[in-house]
Amino acid sequence: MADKELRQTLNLPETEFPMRAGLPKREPEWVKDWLAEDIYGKIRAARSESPSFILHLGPPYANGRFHMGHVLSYVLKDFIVRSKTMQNFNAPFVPGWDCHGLPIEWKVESELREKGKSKDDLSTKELRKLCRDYAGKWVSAQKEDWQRMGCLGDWDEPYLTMNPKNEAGMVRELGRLFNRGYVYKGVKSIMWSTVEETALAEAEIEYHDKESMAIFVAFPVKGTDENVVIWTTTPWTMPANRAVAYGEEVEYSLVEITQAHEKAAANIGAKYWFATELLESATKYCGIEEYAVLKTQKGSAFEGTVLQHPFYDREAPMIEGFHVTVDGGTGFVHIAPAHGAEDFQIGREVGLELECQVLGDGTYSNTVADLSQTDVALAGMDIWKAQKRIIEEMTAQGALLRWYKYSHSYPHSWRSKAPLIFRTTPQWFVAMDNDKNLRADALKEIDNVQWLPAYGRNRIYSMIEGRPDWCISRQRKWGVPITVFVHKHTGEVVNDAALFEHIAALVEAETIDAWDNRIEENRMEELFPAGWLASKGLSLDDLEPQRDILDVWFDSGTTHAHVMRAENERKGKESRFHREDGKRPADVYWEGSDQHRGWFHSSLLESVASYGEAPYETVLTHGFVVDGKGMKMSKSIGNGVEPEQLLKKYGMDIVRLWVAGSDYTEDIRYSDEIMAGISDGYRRFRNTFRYLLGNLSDFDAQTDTVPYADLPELEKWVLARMANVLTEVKEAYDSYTFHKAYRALYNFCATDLSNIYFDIRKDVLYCDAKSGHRRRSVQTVLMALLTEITTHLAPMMPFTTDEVWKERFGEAESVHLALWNDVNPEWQNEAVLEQFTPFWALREQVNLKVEALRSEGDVGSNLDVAVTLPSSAQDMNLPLTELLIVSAVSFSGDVVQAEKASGEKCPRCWSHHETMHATHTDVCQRCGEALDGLKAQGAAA
RNA sequence: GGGCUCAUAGCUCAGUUGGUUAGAGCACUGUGUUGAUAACGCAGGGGUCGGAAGUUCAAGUCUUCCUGAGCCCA
Repeated sequence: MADKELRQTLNLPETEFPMRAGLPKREPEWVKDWLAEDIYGKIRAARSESPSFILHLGPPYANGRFHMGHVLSYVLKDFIVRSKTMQNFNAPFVPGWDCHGLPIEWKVESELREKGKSKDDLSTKELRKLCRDYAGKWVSAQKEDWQRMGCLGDWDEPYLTMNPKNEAGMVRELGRLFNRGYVYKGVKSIMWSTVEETALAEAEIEYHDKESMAIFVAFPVKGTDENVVIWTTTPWTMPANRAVAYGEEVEYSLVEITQAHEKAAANIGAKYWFATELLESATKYCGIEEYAVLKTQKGSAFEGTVLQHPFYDREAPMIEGFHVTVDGGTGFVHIAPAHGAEDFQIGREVGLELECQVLGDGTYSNTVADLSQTDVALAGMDIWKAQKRIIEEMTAQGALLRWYKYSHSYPHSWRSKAPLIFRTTPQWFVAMDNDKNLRADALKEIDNVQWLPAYGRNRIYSMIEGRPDWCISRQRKWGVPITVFVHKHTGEVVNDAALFEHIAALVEAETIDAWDNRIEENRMEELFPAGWLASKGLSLDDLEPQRDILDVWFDSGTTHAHVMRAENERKGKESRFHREDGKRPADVYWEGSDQHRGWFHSSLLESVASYGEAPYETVLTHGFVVDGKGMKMSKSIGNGVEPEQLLKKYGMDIVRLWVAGSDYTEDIRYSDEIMAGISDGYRRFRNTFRYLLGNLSDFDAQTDTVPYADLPELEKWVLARMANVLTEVKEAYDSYTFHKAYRALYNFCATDLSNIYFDIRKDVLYCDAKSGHRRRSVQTVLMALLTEITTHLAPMMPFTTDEVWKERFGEAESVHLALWNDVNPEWQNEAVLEQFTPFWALREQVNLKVEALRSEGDVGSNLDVAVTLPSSAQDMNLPLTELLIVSAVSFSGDVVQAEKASGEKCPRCWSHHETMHATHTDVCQRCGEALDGLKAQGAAA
């Protein structure tokens, strides 16, 4: 028989499964198919009776397309949802979006400005409509991005913080916090943007270098000829000066000027106080060239000293300042309680005037006095523009010793990039330390939560421990209103649970506009339940509705309370969830480690205040995507990547493998080099699948499966290995260490299968009779491998594994509806693993000998080799000829020897034989039998 | 400036409570095969564990300092 004909008699792999994946093109089609088939809905239906597992999502902000950070975060979440689902948990995933807040309002305003309009031209309702549409547009775009990533989720019923139902949930939570005694109205010096005209959250502040005007100012000491010198970088706060602080332990010196630079403002003979340590630097700045030290004293000696304001006719007491340092300046600190956090704190403690005379737009109010020497009216003037006038006034008054430009790190608005100021304003707060002891309760609750990695516990603990009261109010439009009334005369907050619920119901029906519309349209009485006002003895005219809105961290911090209904909800509690398949606390919250100060933090405070417990049982955190060198990705450096590029270049399954292979507890690196490695890894999996599919093309599991007891040793060995690997993989998934699962599966495919098992079994698969027992045994194992590897890889590689599944089981099937099998106890065979242990050492020695033979040019493949093994090798009781893939094995002596095989090479199976088949004389015995089998089959057909 | 965290072969990762010549896979080099072929087999080279000092009989593994990086805060 000619070689070509012989080749026809082999059982070569047959499959349509392409070697090249073509992921970028095909994945979008598969996404469409999954949506059309409603895979998510089918899973929900199938798991409706299963125990639930809730991963609750922290809502992304509905602005812009997804970036690499989103990809990392949502792929990881999908690993959990899918792996839990395949372990028969009911693990719904409800996508959500954070829709309110400044960034969107700002964007809408700037779009208005481009059209030549102003936000003042619009009613609250109209402005919000634009914001709502804007957010909605990005929700749609991001939903597409999300689906494209192959993530499982309830895309038809996501939660949006701007959904009326969720907005109502926030109002209800606000009501609970009010009624439980956590919320108070106070004043506070807080970071304020004069451009956006709002208080800013911590997260909304960025630090950049700013050039300020630094000044040295002399305050005359009342009743003496001495002066105390302060240094500040905010001349605009001088009109608000109410005191000067000294450091209790700091040593100060009084100096008399004996020589000064000709341009210096200081006069010969003038006397100034400076901190001793800063004497040299401060006098130099002020152009004081020589001086005499008259006396020194400790700061505490200034107690009771009264100073004269440098340009107003009022006094400024000297007080002790805990924050005074001698790092720079003069050692004396100018105190303007309306314009600084420490200033405010000190001012309140000693009873200074706290009133803020700077308006929200950054101009002085009309209560600010004029500058008398230079005759300038500050009222109505922009504070930044006024600085020069104030300096001129102080110069005229002889109080200014020096001014110069000074560059330093200064807070700016993250949106407008405008420099921020401290301003004392009325705000609403959640109290951390009042009689409700929120801080103590929250700290206690932290230890009832599992933090992964463990250091997350300390991280959030120290943040909760050190944070100030939570300022929940914002002076903006796009957000949930603080739906309370303040009594015009008593200043008391007027509300109760019934009133809150009444308003919440209105919001649920009409969105947050329900509040503002009624106020703006003079229908305020509708905000009250019938008879409510009368029952309290109040009239509408007594009440001032609040127009502030809630901090967006309050929105997302309450999602635990209104997104998913607890299945184990205690009776008697009001139903507050818009879904029926959730539970509370959630099993897992999982976001980037920045959320220790963000969402984990606000959710914890809100939940503890409202329900007395944390909203989550486990909090996982992941790192950030950085470049190949570990550096943050940034536009200016140009080291970033866009998800879109990756989808085009590699496809999502490869991006998902990149995530799977990385240890997310640290920052994870992205580079072309890394992706090249991942792509190779993907190909290894793909080829493994292709080999499995190809060699199973003629296998019918129903009829051809061989019982475990009848399998050869090698098959039992592979199954034992797989059982161990699968156990390891399940443990890895359960502990959220996905890269261990990935690695275990990958190494199994690369070493146990590709290097060993597949290589050895090619002979049987190709050359044995098609339905021979040995071949069916191998196929039985291949079938198990295909099933187990595919299902256990499915959470990581949903596209490719489904492609494999459909290739094997038909287009109507989906791996994502499958469950993970329990590890078959029959496969767990330690004895067979032990039986093979000595074989691996032997194999290595044989390979070395064969390799030496090969390098001499005598042989090519192992089948050209015959080996002599130590006699002891017989004890293994294994079919060594096939396991070593050689033509012959003999036993003698105690070392391994290899030589070119003698006998005739069978042209069908390429192994060498001394005797050939009796009738098919050109081929070996085994191949001849296979040919007979084919002939018989042909005759039967 | 402060808090938390990280730093092992070119890459991604392992390295229990400190204890023999620091591991894996990939990549690389050589080579074989051409019946998994833009695939597969075999063999080989390559780290002294970011740097320095210290504790110890012994340190990648403990301490301190330094350098670099990330997150958060000021």
